[in-house]
Amino acid sequence: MQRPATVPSSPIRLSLPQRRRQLIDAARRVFAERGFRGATTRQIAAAAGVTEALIFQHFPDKDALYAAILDEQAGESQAGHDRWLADLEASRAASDDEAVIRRLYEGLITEYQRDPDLLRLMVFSALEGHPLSRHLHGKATRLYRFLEAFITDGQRGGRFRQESPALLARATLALPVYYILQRQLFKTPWPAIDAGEVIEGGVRFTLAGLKAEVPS
Amino acid sequence: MQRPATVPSSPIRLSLPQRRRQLIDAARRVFAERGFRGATTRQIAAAAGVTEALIFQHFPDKDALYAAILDEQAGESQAGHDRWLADLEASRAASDDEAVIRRLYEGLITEYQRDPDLLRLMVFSALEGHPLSRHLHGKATRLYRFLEAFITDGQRGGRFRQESPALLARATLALPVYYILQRQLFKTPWPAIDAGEVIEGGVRFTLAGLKAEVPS
DNA sequence: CAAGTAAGTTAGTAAACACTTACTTGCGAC
DNA sequence: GTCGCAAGTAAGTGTTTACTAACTTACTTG
Repeated sequence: MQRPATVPSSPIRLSLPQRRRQLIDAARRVFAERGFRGATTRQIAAAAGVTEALIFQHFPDKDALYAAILDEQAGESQAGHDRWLADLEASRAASDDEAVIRRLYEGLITEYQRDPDLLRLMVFSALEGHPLSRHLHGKATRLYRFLEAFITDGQRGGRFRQESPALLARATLALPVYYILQRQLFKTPWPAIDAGEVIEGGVRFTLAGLKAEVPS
Repeated sequence: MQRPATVPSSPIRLSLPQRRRQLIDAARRVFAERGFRGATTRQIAAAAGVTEALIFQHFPDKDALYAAILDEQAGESQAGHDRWLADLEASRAASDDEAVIRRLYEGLITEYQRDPDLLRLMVFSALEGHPLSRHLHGKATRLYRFLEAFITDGQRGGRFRQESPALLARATLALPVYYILQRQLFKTPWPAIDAGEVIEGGVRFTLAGLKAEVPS
């Protein structure tokens, strides 16, 4: 006796908020992998283990699903970002230059390493002109303001070289951003240099680049 | 008396190589703007001012059109890249550290500023997993090999700090790459810092980061 | 100037796309 | 238990996609 050909295996039923959360998570992965245009509602449904129609019972259209991801991102990460900036501000108030740079690097690198989809989501968003990149833009602006104040401070105290603070701020941010991009976007497999090493060596490099030459 | 409703205005006829070149140019712009998946053959045809069908008389399919762009890119830019690396090698042979870094920065920034589509093409390629990014990868590998040799040199000569050459090479490349990305991808409109300034200030910053502290 | 051919177009095709309608099924309240 | 409803699906809709087949027009060569 054979088992019946069709084992309908009744679908898993979730409560509205549970399913919504699951759909957002699945969509986030697929959007990160293929971009907004490249991701199809069929793929998202498959990733969530449901049929396409269910997506449209939770979200009016594909744009709304993307917007929901954006909202979660904005709300959820804002708190962490604020705490991070406060932390940096504290190290600056204590005039601990090395701590400022180290926490800056640690914060950036660990955030993007904890959430591997984040960078792809951001870069796709920038390329496709979707508003998620505006969110990144807002965070970057606040970070720049902090860094320029930090550098101007150091210059007034005679610890940092006289050079455009805008430039030095960029130079300071460049290394961790470049490391993340290379690691997660371009996936260059080679000279395997791990995050801790980049942070330690990067801090030394950056401080040397910022420091004023001691008068002899 | 009205003019006839249909003014067929016979289509412009080009020779095969001319049309092929024009199609590649149009496709390059559209692929850079929307990515491979995002660009439609209709848009490319419109950008070239022809009908879709003509595209498929020159290229068997959309992938072949993309591959043609890749080939042109590889062949065309390889010569310039070789000359650039030879130039860097000459400055290194002359033990002119500052010239090495300056030419490195000038070369990178001017290449991507002369061809604004290049970066978007590369980044889309990396995100979508198309082989154009492998080409970038090859160029980057050669550049890294040069930079690590350059840095090891400086370390043996006592001019550069004792630190992992792989790390210092990354730190050196980070600033110009970051500048280009910020400028062309994320389009941050603000502190308008022009290329010349980044090169000048960046060279000073990077040299300071590389230099060994003079023993007192 | 006719004939052959290269360059382009028109008008399709099937598949994939975002999204809809109408139906089925499981679960909690009484 | 059964009734009401929320959760889910099956089977579509029209549109857009990459790509094709068959036709038309202009240039060239004898």
